[in-house]
Amino acid sequence: MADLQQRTRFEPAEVEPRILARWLESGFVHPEPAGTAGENFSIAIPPPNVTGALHMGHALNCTIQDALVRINRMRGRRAKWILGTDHAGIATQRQVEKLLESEGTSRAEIGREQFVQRVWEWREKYGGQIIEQFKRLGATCDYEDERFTLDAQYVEAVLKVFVDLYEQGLIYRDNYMVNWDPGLRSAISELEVEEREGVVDTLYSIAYPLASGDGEVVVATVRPETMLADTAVAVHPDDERYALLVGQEVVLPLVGRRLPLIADDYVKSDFGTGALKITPGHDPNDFEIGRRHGLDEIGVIGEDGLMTAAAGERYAGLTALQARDRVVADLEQLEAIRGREPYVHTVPFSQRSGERIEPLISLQWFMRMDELARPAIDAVRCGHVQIHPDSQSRRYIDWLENIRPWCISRQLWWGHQIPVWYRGDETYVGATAPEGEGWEQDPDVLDTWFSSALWPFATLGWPESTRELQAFYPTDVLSTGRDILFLWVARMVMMGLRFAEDIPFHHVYVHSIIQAPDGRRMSKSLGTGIDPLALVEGGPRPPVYASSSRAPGDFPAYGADAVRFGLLAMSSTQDVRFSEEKVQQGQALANKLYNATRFVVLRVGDHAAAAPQPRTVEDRWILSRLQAIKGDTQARVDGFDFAKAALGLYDFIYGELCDWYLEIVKPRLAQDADPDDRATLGATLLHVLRETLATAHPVIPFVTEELWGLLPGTDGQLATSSLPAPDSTLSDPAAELAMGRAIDAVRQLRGWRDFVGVRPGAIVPALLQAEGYERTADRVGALARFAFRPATAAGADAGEVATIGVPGGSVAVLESADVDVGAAERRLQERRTTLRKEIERAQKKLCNEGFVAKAPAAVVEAERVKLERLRSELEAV
RNA sequence: GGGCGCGUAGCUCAGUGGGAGAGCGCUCGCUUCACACGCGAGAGGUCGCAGGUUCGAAACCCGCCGCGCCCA
Repeated sequence: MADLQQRTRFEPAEVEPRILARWLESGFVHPEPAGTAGENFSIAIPPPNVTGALHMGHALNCTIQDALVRINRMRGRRAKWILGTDHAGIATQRQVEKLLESEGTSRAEIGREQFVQRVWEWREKYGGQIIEQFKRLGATCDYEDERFTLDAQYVEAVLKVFVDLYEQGLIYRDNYMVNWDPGLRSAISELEVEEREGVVDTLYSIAYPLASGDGEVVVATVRPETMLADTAVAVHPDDERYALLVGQEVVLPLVGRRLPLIADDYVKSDFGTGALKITPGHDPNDFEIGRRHGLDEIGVIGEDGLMTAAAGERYAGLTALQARDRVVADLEQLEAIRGREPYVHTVPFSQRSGERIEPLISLQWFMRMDELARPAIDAVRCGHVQIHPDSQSRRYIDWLENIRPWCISRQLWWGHQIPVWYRGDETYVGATAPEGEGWEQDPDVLDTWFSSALWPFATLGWPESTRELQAFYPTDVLSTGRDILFLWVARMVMMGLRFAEDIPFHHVYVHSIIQAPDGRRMSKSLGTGIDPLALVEGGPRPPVYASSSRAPGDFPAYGADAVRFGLLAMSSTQDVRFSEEKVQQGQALANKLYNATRFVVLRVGDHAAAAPQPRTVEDRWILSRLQAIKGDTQARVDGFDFAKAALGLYDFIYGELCDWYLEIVKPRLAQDADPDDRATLGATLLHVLRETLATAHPVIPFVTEELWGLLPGTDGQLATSSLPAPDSTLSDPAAELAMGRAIDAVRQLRGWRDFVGVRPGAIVPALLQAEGYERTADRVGALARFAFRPATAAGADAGEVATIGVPGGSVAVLESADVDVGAAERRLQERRTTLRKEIERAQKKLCNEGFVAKAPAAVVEAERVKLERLRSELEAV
């Protein structure tokens, strides 16, 4: 932006890459590990999947974290934004499997060692592009110190935690019900399970004869094939229909096994016949019931999705679906089917493979969580870890109070292989392989969340006692979406307390989820997602983002500042819909700031030094308002109220600074104006602008950095400059009062002009007959284009053609060619009507005994003052 | 089934006891010498519905309707 004179628009596409390069070159993103975590500021980024591409959630979270990091860096704290990526077991493995498929080979064919090698190669080539995208948003992560959850040092931390927890008895191997993904042939975590609503199945009613031969019990199921694994029938303990039967046995058709009839609260009496077949081997709820009642757990569906030998010769080897058909047919033969009806319900599917989850029991590694959960609950209860908004604390605590063992093994090849070796009946657990021949390592890897749980301290070098750990742990803030509060945040608290001997962060900020304009989630497959960089640099606008004013097509290149501003302005404590208008507002703000700076720089000249040197009421006013916006913005960012921070800056810059202050002082900058005043005004303008840029920097870093460089007398980068604190000696309530009144008066006068149809350029002669304008009358006149004549004793009233009410009195309009007297009269009538109505209202209120007696005195007094004001205005007009 | 949240201007959202707000959109006016990504002025709302508490409710309480999310 060399030619300030000519360029009237801020051009982010030209400016932002240049500024970014300068930031990265200067190296401030990497703080030296010195001092204590209490003095320093740190945030650990939620590590994006190494396969990841930037989505709106990343962009929002990036902006939030960057605003926090920047504001604290400007406070002079060593600010470290811990950066890295997650190896993301399943997602990454799938990517490479797909690649192999396209090459006509497969994971099984090339073998484990080769495969893992290929994943590393893939990661080298494609991994971490998301980090480049973070840069484009202006995120000042510590790019010089990037971590990966499979770095050697990180692996060491993971293995140590596993071994320690094993030795402490918290990690164990057990047969347990897992979410089995038949497509991946692995257990998957709850996070990767998607509940699909509206799945239509057939609900079969099947008769199980009583062993006594005396009747039957009818049960309902959508999965008849699982009956082969039934080990009980359950009813509700209060269900009178079955009260006498509990304790008896039924005979399982096709199999002949005798099943006890048990009573359990879980059963809903009003569903079907009130009797529930219990299949502990293939249903999570039945599994729980089974464990409560000590039932056998039979598995008839194998990990390959085929029926096992336990299903019996007739069914073994069939797929579950084939088995279902055969079971139904066989039951029909027995005349055991009592009914079938369509049944709509919710069914778990794997997000990864898209296949229906097959709940089954398998031998897995588990982690006992109750002992770890207790201190993590206390940390939040006592406020050591504060969750914002606070409503999320309860979700966190509820979840931890009802926590279950965590299945930490995954049947994958990409990840931290479980550090357990087997030889015959022997088991060895240790960070390195045992001595001796014939040991074989457990083939499974750990759930990705196991390693993520160590993120805030493993990235800083734990288990070594490093300088980094000293300087940056615990971190200050963790910012994340609600969806991983349990899967990640809670686990980090547990692991941090257990292993790093302190909470991992003081504050957790749970940010909004940004939805598509139609309220659906943003998703590639739905066509509702947008690439944040398409907003920054221009790119496709999907159809759902079109509106009456916006055709589908391409987004203009709004720039990173606009996107950051827009995202923060949109954000809230709840989910919000994406609004392009807010991004546009950010763009407008950047442009406004640019032009305001241009104006000041071109008028003030290079020699001026920035300093607050107020001479007039408007100078005192803007300095006073500046103190307010500095304080408000800092408090809002610190309080995680990012929307108010962003919009507050907009209001100050657009409204108070540009619309009012710059407009008012324009005449004082004219060529023929008083040079002394010009000089002090220049100093004040520069001061206000500098502090405004610094205050806005954490939200819109690029434009503020660029403009900082254009201001005379600045040296160094804004990003590493100090944040200006509010100066109470510059707060001036009297100036705010006077200017507030003046602004209201200008609005009244402009509204009147418009209504009466005064020619836009015309200067209206008038008398200002109002109090409180001693210091502002000429400003009001200039902005509203009124020429206030001194009130002469005689002859003045003669020419009065209209009266306009303003705070503190009125303006008497004198006769002139530009004023349509008839319109003015209509305007006056309108105003009188409004005033009478309002007076009536106020009177009524004050006559209300209840109000006068019970409302706070200040409120009553305010009402009286208001009534007085209205009356005097009515009198004046 | 349990829990949490939401319903305010055409759209996206602020406002959480004392005269309904912002941005965008819309209408009218303005080549006002920083900015037409601009300036100025307007129109537009029975604050989901029905009760209650209160001198006073968009806000607090109860119920209903609609929408969303989480857990089961």
